[in-house]
Amino acid sequence: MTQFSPSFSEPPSALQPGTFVLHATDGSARRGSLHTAHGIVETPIFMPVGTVGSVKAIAPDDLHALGAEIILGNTYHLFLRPGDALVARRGGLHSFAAWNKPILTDSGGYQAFSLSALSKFREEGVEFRSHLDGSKHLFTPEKVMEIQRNLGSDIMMVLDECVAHNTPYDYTAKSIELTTRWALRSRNAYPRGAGSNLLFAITQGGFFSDLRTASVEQLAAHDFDGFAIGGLSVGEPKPQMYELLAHTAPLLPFAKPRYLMGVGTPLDIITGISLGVDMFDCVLPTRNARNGTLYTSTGKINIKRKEYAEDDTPLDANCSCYTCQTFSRAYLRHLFHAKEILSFRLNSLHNLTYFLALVKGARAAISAGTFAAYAAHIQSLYADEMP
RNA sequence: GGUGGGGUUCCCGAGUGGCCAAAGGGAACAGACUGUAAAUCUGUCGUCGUACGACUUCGGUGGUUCAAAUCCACCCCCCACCA
Repeated sequence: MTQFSPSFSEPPSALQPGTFVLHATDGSARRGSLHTAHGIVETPIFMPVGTVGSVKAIAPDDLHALGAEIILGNTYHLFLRPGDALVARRGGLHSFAAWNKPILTDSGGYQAFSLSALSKFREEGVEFRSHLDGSKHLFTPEKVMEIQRNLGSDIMMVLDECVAHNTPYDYTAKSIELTTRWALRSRNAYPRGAGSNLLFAITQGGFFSDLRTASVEQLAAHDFDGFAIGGLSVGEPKPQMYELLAHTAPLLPFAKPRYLMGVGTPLDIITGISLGVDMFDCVLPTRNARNGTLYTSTGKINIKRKEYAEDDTPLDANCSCYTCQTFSRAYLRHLFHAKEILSFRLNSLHNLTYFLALVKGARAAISAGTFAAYAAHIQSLYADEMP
């Protein structure tokens, strides 16, 4: 563990938005604080995903109770419905959604990828058809900055091109150049000092380590508030993902927050933290909650299973969430099978609690210099997922 | 008592001579899910076998036929309407 000087590690309660304070390191793992206009994000952090301005099945009071520090919103989805201008007229997404803590907005680059049948990349931007009504739209890097500012995002992401895992070298090589040009256009459209919103660049490079390096080198030279690793966990084998992550994470600027986009499982998050990643987001805890997969201190379980039909024990005896403090596995299984809405809420509440406790534990371990032991423990719970 | 309709694999329900172990849906059982087009999707779902396959099944019994869930006879049960 490396302890930084007190004057550096104990800042005043509110520093300039964008300030990232590193408190400690333990191996490559880092313990930090990212200052934003809506509060401080303690890292490493997991960010629940609230694509359309809502963390599915979970209200802000629950999020506060869970200890969520920052959530995601999505540019593409909120632009199409209800529209960023409408949100702006309501004072921005914080006011509209009654969430007063930080919000990170994704740029829509991922939607262009996942809805690729409806989208087309060109130099100017990405043209796509709405999945809602088929209407045609053009997202330029500049347009995406404008939308995110209208939303009042604390952390804006640049528009990027995310490539699929089987994308050939030549295409990927051209793609990172485009992503870099777009990132610089984004920075130009929103120069530092123009507002309190932070701006993160997204590194790409597909599944070629030299292109990953090149992408980082192209972007790291520029003035962004943080750097993300994009385009991982898009269907590639896990060993390949870990290999690229291990290659890329150390290349990112040391003094800036590092964000691994869209990742991941508890094992992925612990692996990312051990490699020096500070921020994570993933739909897994909420989506899996709705589909019956729940994470516990002894591993993950599928609450649908018959073996829980008469199991009167709590979902996780070591969990302090409302769900675990109040209900039995038998009841949770019943709610799932009965397709009760409450099932979504209780399961989501629990899984988010688990993911947030996971990173909270990591923060404490890094500060205490015991991260390796912590990581080993988590890895033992998910040994079957180890590459 | 009369007339008409009907009884299909756990449930609903299609099937009216061979391409039928029998569509489809549900339930059940299992699995997947990674910057959320996900309250979604996939698999299994008569028995035995990994499989090729074998065997048992469509209210009951008997019959016609090379072949019957499907045709015929009788019987049992259900529903509707009329007396």
